[in-house]
Amino acid sequence: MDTETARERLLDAAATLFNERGVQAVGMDAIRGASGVSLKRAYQLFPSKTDLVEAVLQRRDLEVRSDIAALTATRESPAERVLALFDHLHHWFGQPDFRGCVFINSFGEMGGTSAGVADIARAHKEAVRNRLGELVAEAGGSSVLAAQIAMLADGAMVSAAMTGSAEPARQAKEAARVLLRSGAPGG
Amino acid sequence: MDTETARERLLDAAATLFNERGVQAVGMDAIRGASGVSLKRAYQLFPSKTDLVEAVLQRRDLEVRSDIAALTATRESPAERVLALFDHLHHWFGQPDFRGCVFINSFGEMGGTSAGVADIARAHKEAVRNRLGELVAEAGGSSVLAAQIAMLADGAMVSAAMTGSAEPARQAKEAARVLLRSGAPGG
DNA sequence: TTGCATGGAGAACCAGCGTTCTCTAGGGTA
DNA sequence: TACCCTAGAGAACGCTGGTTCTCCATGCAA
Repeated sequence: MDTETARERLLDAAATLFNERGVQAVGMDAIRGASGVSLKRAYQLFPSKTDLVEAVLQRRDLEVRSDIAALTATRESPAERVLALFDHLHHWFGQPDFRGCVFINSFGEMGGTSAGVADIARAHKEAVRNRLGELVAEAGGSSVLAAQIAMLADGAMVSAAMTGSAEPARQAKEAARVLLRSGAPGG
Repeated sequence: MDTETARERLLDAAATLFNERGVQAVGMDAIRGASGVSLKRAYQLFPSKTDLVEAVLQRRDLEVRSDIAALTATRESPAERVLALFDHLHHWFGQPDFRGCVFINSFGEMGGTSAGVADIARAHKEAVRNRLGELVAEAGGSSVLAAQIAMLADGAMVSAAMTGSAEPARQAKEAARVLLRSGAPGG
């Protein structure tokens, strides 16, 4: 197995297990079992579990941002581009393994003890909020409106994770539509 | 030290430490140190750490619900009663030890491995949403509107915890006001 | 074939945790 | 004073986790 493959398998296995059980409840041995990569190799690629955790979060950050880029590329009006994010959330919430946002979850679990995790989670939410700010601005809305819509999205993730339903995405989308209409004259 | 005092001290110490560091990162020994209650006594009152964790969450559930009751008793119009919740959030977010909602945090940490924690967190959010539903109904709004406002509140908690700012409460309040105006003709 | 580098399986090591046990001190009672 | 009950301090126990080490199999070079 080549280095890049081992790396990917470790990140995939760790991401899946962290999503299911949280970070601290997952041992390196479980990651070895799920990935098929030996502990020796794993520690060559990621010198500590902390490095692996942070790499999982960094990779997920890139994935989410690229999903947003792909999504918004296909819509015509600025407001539609913003609202399309909630369609994406709806699809995500419907996945059988959906258990919430890994940044919200790991910040809640380790934000108080791990500055690295806290920083990555904070930076991710900020990056998403900034991108949303651009989209909202194109629709004629302010950065406060973008922050409000971001809160709707985060709240929908929490609610969907807890209830096991995808419905919060639809409700949040309608709320975002109202806010856009009210706060973004051009939308 | 009498039994009730020991119980309160344990719950206080555990709640503080869980808030700071998460649940799993806090050992029973740290709770003993912070509470001044010996391990022997602690295990007489709470037969396992799981029982203590659940008791902390249950107590916090009652506290939040009674805060909501107290808050809403002092406002006149139904819409003001709903919006007052966000003033309360703003005050809470400004506390130096604020680190987010313990139900969101512990659900993220242990929702996948502890059915007890998941159930309590879910029940708490549902109870708050139901109470909010009554308030919103008095303002002429639907239960969907209540769910949307609840998502704003949860999103504000997440955002405030991550950024360390109380501002999300104000922004969420303004968004809730817009939604109420738009969806609750009488508000 | 011999020597050597690589890498995997799994044991080993050390620390931390939940839980229980031991030992001792104190205080009330006969 | 002698006895007994309670309760606390802290050690002990068993387990798990992160990390490292040992041992062995494999494959390649000379």
